[in-house]
Amino acid sequence: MARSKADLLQGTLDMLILKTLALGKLHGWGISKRIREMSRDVLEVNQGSLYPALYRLEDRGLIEAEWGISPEGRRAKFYSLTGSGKKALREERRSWELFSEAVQLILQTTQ
Amino acid sequence: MARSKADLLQGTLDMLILKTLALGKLHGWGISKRIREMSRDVLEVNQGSLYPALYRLEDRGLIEAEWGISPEGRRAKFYSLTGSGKKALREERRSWELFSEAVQLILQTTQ
DNA sequence: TTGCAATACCTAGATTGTCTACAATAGTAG
DNA sequence: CTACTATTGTAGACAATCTAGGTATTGCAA
Repeated sequence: MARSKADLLQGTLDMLILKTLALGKLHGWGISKRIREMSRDVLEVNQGSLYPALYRLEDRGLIEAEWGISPEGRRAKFYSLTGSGKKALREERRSWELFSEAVQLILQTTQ
Repeated sequence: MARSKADLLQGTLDMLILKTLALGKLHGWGISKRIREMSRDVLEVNQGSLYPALYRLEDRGLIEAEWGISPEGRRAKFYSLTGSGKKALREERRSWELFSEAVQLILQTTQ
């Protein structure tokens, strides 16, 4: 993942994946494409981050996987949000907003 | 550092320190107090993160230190922004804004 | 029929920043 | 003389991301 060709901020990848899956069942490759598109090419997930993150989320019971066929006709593993995944997304989002507003507060301080 | 009692997002601490110093020369302890105040108690820097970050920034030539006396009359190491520190702050800020706007874009996507 | 690009999944190991949890010193207040 | 606050500092653990590789399948162009 890149922030302007630098690195992703730790902790946001999980939330972004959860959010992407909240829009619909999707496979790994598709998630990464979707994130790139939604962010207008600003955020780029790399596979070495993506797959470990997916397993992490699956282990924590936030998403679940099943094999299927992609729109391109290839075998692909489709992930979907579980109930606790939805809850986790709400929490991570709240805490992201809290955090980024706090940063914004600091950046706007003028004296 | 805490985001809602969880962890700080990697990469923002440097920017927050630089920004704090852009408001005036300050010592480590004071920087951490200032960040807490500016963020209205949302962000909490812990010392094990703060001092290594200060040395990192000093090594990179973004800040410089000199010993002095704190308002409380104790010996303290005062840091100030260098020229390249100011430049780095502008860049980090720009890239933070790019990044957080991209995240916001994704969070706001509804289909 | 060869070669290449795109789709799709996967993993080992390095890197690095943050956290936990200490330690140490110097004043100040009680 | 004790306790507390201010202040700096360090070692080691931890965890998420990145780099850099790998495999397999499909479609298409040369």
